[in-house]
Amino acid sequence: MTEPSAARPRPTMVDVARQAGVSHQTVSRYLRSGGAGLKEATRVRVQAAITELGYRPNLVARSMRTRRTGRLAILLPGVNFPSPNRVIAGAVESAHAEGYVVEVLSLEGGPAARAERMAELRDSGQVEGILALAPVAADSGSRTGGGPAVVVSADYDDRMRGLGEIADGSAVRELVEGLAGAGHRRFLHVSGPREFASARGRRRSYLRAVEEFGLQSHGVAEGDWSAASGTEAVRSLAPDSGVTAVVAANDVVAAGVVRGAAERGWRVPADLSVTGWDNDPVGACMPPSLTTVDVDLEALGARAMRRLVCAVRGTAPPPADGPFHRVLWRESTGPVPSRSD
Amino acid sequence: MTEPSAARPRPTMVDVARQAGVSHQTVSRYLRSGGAGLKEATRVRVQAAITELGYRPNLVARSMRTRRTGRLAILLPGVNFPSPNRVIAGAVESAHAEGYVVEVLSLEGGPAARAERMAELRDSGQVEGILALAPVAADSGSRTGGGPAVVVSADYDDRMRGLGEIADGSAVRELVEGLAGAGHRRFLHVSGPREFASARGRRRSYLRAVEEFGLQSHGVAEGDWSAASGTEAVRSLAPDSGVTAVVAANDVVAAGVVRGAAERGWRVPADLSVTGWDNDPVGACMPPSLTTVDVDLEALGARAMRRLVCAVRGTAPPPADGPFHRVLWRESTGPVPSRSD
DNA sequence: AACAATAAAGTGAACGTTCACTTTTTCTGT
DNA sequence: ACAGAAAAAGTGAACGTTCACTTTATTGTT
Repeated sequence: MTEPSAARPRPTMVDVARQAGVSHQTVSRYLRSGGAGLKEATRVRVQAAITELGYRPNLVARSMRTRRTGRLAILLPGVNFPSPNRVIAGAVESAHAEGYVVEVLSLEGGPAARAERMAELRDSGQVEGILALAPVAADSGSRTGGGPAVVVSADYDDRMRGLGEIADGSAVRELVEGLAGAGHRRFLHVSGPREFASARGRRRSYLRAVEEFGLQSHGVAEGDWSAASGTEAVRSLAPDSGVTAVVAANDVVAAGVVRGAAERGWRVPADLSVTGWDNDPVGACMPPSLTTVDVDLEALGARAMRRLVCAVRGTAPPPADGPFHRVLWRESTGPVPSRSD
Repeated sequence: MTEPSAARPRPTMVDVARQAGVSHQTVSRYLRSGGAGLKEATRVRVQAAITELGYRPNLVARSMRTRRTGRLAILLPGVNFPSPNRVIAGAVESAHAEGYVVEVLSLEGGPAARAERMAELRDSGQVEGILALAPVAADSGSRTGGGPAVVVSADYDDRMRGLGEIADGSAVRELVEGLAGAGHRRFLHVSGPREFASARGRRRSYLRAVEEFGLQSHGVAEGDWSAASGTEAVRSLAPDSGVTAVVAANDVVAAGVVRGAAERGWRVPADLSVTGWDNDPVGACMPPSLTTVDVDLEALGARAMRRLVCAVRGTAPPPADGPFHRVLWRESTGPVPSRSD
């Protein structure tokens, strides 16, 4: 028991050493290797002194000396963009599993400002690696001259590297193929905002698939990830458009499409097939349950983080894995309606 | 232009000082105050040296000396619990607005292990404040002897302090009141898992409201946040139960309830009214759109973080604000069906 | 029992910054 | 032109750890 003095400064390694009757370096050794190479008696004395004083090492001082912080950073775009929470969750968990702590920060301002902020972080000595989920011009793909490693994996940037899979829209091809197999010939795509690479990826895959399978596209309705944009797209469909299948940018938009169809008296899927994206839990059981694409965003984030950890440690990058996309056929899609008009 | 030597060490303040022909302290002053109190000529020389050498301060060394890191931590429960992403997003944004960087880490293991980990973090000197979204026994509510400030705000712990609002279920009372006003007399609640304080809060509010308004509860069906649990609750309802309104723990469960009702040939809301929680975007436009409670989780997170920042700075805590809950009446609720049985 | 070999512990410096002082320079008023 | 004050810049130590060496204690061998 030590007296609880008002603002007693935290004990340092030297205090512990004095208490234990050893040198500070012995304490350091004890902390570092857990007592290997120390005589049993010494080990006990040091441990006793540590518990007695309630000592805990100052990690900032350690970092200063070792230049290792055990800390990685995730760079996010500014507040205007919705953060890919599930990706972050997967990345954070993966980093923890490797013994790293993760720091989350967002990059505000224009390209120049963000580049500057990134450089500051990089040279601050505070992090060993950076996972950029925001678009930054990483002058150096991985590590440059001993600085921290950087892995860029922006969702909505054209210059994607590393983890473009977040924006991979190739599963749309599978959706279109399946619908074509069910007899559909004329399609509509309700897209997401152009500034999102994921939205662009899905749009591109849609257009390619339509062409590849020799189908017709009634066009692409510009959406904004909202249900309203899906509803509006159906509302503005000409009665004789001939569209029997709608590929929506995500489940929310798809739900809007279903609502728009109901407004016009079209049944889903009897009159119109609708697909979404994201495997939203509500979409999974609403009437009709939405055909969708399940994306394992946590796995994507975890893999990006594993890559970063490998880059930091200088080991070989992990082997490619996946796939992370899975098409789930449900009630909102069905065979093409028999021609009645 | 300096020659790009292979692994040239990062320049330090002393290097800059030498280059500018001043003392290191002058450089420090320049960096700290932006040049106030320096002669114009000196300022220019220092700035020139900095850009010439590409110098950037080592923040770890600075932290070591100043004991300030500009860094706050958010403590999350382990991977088994879904992270309250929106709360984190709000908290992170709020911290950034105050000039802090946020570090996210999860607390694994049993109570003892997490308490230990928390103590380590607290004494590591790496953070100035800790926002605990995981249950930890914070021996000291705020700051103790100059250590970092701590704000505990666990969602699923009984010993909630500070930010219990995340688990505030009082809006359920408003739901029940509204349904009672529409003539409903016999209710069912499909709850969330008991280990979540939010689930317990809603259950408690439900039971209280039923009693307060002199209504009948057919009981509480134990759910697990899943749609399946909602569907199952309806399936196992006796034909003569008399239940006309179901208060589900969240929108996913509510969607399951709607599905279960459809299975039994009950229309929503004509035969059964259903309420959810969370204002899920898909639930907002599925047929029928779900009556729900919108919770501004970002605002809750932001407020918790503001409290922490105030505690760190030793200023007065922000005034209470809110409310953060809003009932949204939509298509899934309606008047009680006229007795036909 | 004496010597070498090895294990255990100690010593002082260094990491890059800021703090607390001291010294030098510049300005002001008569 | 000079004393005094104020502004500008400099000096050395300190933050708490680990690194690179050196010294002391312990063990094994013949």
